[in-house]
Amino acid sequence: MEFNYQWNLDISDQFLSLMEWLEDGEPVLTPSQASQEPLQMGTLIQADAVHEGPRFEDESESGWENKENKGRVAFRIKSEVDVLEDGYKWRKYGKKMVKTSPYPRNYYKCVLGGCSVKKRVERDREDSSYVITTYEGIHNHQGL
DNA sequence: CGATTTTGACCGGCGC
DNA sequence: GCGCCGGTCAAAATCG
Repeated sequence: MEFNYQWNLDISDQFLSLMEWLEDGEPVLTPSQASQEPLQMGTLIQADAVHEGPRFEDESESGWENKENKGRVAFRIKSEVDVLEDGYKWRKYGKKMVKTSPYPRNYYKCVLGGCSVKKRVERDREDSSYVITTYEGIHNHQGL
């Protein structure tokens, strides 16, 4: 599995795409579709939504190599705000300082009963203008 | 006053 | 076994 798409959308659309991608196992938007369709703006976030994702997160030194699909996917996005609006409701359940980064990592869980999807949010350790959001698991429900 | 956040405690895996 | 490290729990504080 290779994912080297260049996304250039409004951020909320990226997340909506990601959600569907997680459920279907395949990206919903092809790169060509993504580049032309002026998808509707979702909520609040205005940022340069350019990144190279999604990729599978690897915890090794190299950091961002592709890996087997474990329902885990990470986005690295340039944004001033830490938590991006992705259409789901989350409850924060932890915060941790990580050895390798001067910035804290926050832990969230999907709030709907029975749904055990989690996400982590942290800042890029070498360029703090980027936010890394990692999703883990698959929603057992639709949409919001 | 219920829901959510905060924050240190707690726990499990791993390397020594 | 022990301590480090990352992840989670839960009680208290805070929010709406």
